[in-house]
Amino acid sequence: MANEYQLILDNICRYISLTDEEKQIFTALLTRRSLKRGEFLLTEGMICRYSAFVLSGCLFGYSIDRDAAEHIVSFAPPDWWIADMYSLISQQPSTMNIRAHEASEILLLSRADQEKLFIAIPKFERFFRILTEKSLVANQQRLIDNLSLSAEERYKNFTLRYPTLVHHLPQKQIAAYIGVTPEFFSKMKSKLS
Amino acid sequence: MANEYQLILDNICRYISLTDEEKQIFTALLTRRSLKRGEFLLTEGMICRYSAFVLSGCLFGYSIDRDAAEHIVSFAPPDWWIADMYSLISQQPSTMNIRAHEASEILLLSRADQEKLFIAIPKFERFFRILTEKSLVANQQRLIDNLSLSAEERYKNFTLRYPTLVHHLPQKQIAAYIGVTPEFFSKMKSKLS
DNA sequence: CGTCTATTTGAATGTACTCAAAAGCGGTGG
DNA sequence: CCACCGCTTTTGAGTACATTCAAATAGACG
Repeated sequence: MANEYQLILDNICRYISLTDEEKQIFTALLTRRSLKRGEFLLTEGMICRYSAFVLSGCLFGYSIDRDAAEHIVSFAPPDWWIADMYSLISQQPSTMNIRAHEASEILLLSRADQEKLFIAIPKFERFFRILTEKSLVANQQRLIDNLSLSAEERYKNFTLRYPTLVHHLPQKQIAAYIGVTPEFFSKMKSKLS
Repeated sequence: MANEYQLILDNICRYISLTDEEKQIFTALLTRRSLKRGEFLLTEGMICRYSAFVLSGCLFGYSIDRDAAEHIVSFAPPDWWIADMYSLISQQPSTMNIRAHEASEILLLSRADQEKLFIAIPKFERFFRILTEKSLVANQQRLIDNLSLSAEERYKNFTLRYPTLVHHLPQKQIAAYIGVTPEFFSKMKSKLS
């Protein structure tokens, strides 16, 4: 098994076990792709046909509201999956954008191949069920945090959850994740020191 | 097949098809339970061992923050599933409460039986994957709405998404769902007419 | 090196919250 | 079936957290 698949296979084998043959069937479905800094994987209006797994770099998914403000739905550092789930499962035009924050290497699995995989190797259905359950839990917690915590506390949470990202991302994006304006974020940060 | 299972079987068969035998295996795992108005199905600190499917009445899941404010994570009218996903999948103490808003009839499926079902009839793994995917999408949209819409717009969204609930729920709970105080909600409503 | 974007800072504003008190309403028990 | 009690809703005044707009500064990339 080539090492370029090591990361994704380890990711999957945290929840299910695979034979070498199954690993081969799976990796044969993957397409590797490089993204330049700032390059889009998905733009609003496109139909999302792939789940992406990040090997290196960092992607993020965000939507733009009517006031042109960006709201970040998820960050995807290495070893994370990202997609616009709404568009992926409904095959309707996406309301999100997915973009590389820096030069990144990703593996793509098309929804069509994923569906085939579910039939061929039902364990993958299990894997993605578990993955989705975990996303849902994280998302619900984030929703509660947004409803009950102050911007300052949400920022502290963020630094705990994504310690690496804090130093690599522009402040603007952290602000867009925790749900404040860049101006307010700047003031908040200076007050904290 | 007894009609008391009609609703849940129809719910499931929207995404997978089942033979009569599979239906029987599944329904044999369900426990029926009645809840009185205001009764708790789950309280903070308990471990969530069941997914609940609502036959009649209405449940809701909510968490209480340090200022004793309630935040509603989900409503479950008839034909909906509800559980504390975090506690259910991690088997850690719950941070949520689940409660009946009015007298309700529910069917319970234990996590242990659910796991067995996934092995015995892999189609159920598919069903719950799809269900979880849909919850995730709804949750992400709600998060974005909370970040980008005013309280007034979130309320309008709510009335469109849950037209029935609007008239059956106390305002306090709608306020706790859209993320405003009951006082502000009241002022907002009077301003809208 | 120059340009473009991100960050900082300040002043004015607004949306939503807190606290308090009165009014309304519904469920429960007598 | 009515009356009471407790909870929900309303209303008002004062406040706070976060936004908007504007302008200056700093930083990053080509």
